[in-house]
Amino acid sequence: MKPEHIRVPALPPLPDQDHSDCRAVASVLARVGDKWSVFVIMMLTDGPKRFNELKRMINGISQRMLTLTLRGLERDGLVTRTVFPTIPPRVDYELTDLGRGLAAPVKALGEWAFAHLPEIEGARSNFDSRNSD
Amino acid sequence: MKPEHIRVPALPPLPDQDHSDCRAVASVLARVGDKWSVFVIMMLTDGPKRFNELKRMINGISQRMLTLTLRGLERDGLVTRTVFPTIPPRVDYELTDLGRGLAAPVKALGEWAFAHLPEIEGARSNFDSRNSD
DNA sequence: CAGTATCCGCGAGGATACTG
DNA sequence: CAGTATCCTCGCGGATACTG
Repeated sequence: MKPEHIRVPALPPLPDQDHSDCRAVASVLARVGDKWSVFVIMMLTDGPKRFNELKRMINGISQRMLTLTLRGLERDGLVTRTVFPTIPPRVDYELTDLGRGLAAPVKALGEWAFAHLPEIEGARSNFDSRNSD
Repeated sequence: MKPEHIRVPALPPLPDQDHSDCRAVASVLARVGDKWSVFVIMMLTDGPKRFNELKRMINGISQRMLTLTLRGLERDGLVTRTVFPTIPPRVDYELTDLGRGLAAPVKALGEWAFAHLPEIEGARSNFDSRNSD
């Protein structure tokens, strides 16, 4: 039996859906929309990185979560893991072609988000003040 | 004090991050990447829908989660909620311009996902069989 | 350095019952 | 019809300690 903390993050069970393309969307968003994957992907867009290098770049991530996130991305074929059998050990993580392909639409979404952040935050505080009674 | 189940889904606390645009990405992905938002947005791309209409279209969603999801989208200015004071009551939900704007990059991501689903699923089963010892 | 191994709290989200 | 009100479960994710 595989211990809990190394088991790759199972994608949440998706609802039975008529439109199977929506399931595909949700399946990818479930991976990419988790707490850390986007950060890792973005950090890897400019070349391969080592484990602790990523850990330092992504402020606040725990070892456990970085391992889990990387395993999940590796499982989906978005990231490769290469071990150099040196002492001390060295492990490089790098985006695959598939991963780089994914990074593009994710980046598009990110640019949309960045461009419309003022509107969204405005709507939020507006909504919150309207409902603060 | 506002009861728990109606309080709009608070976006998860994002890590302190150097690159503030990454926070923006993550902030939107946290909204759009939750379990149901994408389904709701997609269902609303072809015109306004009523509450139970959405509930029927989105197989498996609970009343509670539909309410919460819609409130979250409304809070972010992505969806409007219009109440018709009839008996029985009727409530329409519709994408705002902002929401339609978001739907575009989301759809792009979805199309990428759909196009590369075979590769991803292949990578998954490959990974799983390699690690099934 | 790059992980494993455990323990644990908290909150997302489901099930169910009730209401204007 | 369109929600509220509660209760409860499950698993994400943090903290900490240990290892090849």
